[in-house]
Amino acid sequence: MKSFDTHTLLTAHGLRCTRPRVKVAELLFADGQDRHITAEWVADELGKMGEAVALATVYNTLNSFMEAGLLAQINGLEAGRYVFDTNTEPHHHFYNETTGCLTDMPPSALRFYKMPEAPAGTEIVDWQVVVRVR
Amino acid sequence: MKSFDTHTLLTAHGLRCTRPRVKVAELLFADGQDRHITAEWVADELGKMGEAVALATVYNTLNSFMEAGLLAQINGLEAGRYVFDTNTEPHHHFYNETTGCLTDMPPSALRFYKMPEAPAGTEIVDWQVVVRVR
DNA sequence: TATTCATATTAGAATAGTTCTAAATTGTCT
DNA sequence: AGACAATTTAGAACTATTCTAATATGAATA
Repeated sequence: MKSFDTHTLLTAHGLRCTRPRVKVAELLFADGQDRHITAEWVADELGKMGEAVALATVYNTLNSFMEAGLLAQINGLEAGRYVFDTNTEPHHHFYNETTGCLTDMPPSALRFYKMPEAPAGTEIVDWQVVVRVR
Repeated sequence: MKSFDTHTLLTAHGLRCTRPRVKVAELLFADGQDRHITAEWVADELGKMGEAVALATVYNTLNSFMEAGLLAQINGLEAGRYVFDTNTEPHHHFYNETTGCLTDMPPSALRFYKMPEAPAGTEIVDWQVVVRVR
């Protein structure tokens, strides 16, 4: 039944069910846990599982998932790295510069007194806080 | 007198006064204006001024300036790009994803109700908000 | 079920921004 | 001026990501 669930998840988000997408979706969403992931990690995991998918395809897949709203991108880490979050609810992170470890911030840790207003002619598409610790 | 000012600025921050550093400091700090800059932009400007400095040196210089506290790094933009800010006071930015334009957020635009607390064993070294607009 | 065709996959090349290397140069301290 | 550590430099190397273009594959249709 697992593959059925993945199938409906993908089609419900307007994504064709290809083998790579199904495998990536199973890896990321099957257990319902929140994850911070990179393309490299996904490719490695699938490789270990004997379900190798080309790295370029993993990138395509993660970008498709993001556009479809299945993943969120985490900005503000090291330049040159894309990290995705399976938790697409707005929330914030601590980033340990020494260990590279990324953890969710408890929702209560940060609350805004006043929301920022976008400059004229633009609208806010995303914002998130990365608090860098050491 | 300008070069004297730059000289004292550099030495006051523990930096040896080399030609590249003096030129970069003049470009960035002479007029007291706030700037968002990249290594490429600095190298181009110096080139136009007939004071060419190797790109690798510009990177070295900007990183030295940052460690010395003369510049701040802006995180949270496109992965793969380092942007520095001559305004080292804590403040936040709007980032226009379409135009690439980066603007300071008026201080009043965003206020925190509660500051986040670092995870045990770590201390906060930096945090900033990048609000992405379109 | 066979056909069709837009969409997706893939390997490998290309790209972009940044850092590294190692040799030559240059500040600064005596 | 002499000495030496720090800095500069050109170009190579590196890394993460995207592109290319040929091949394969879902899924809609007949």
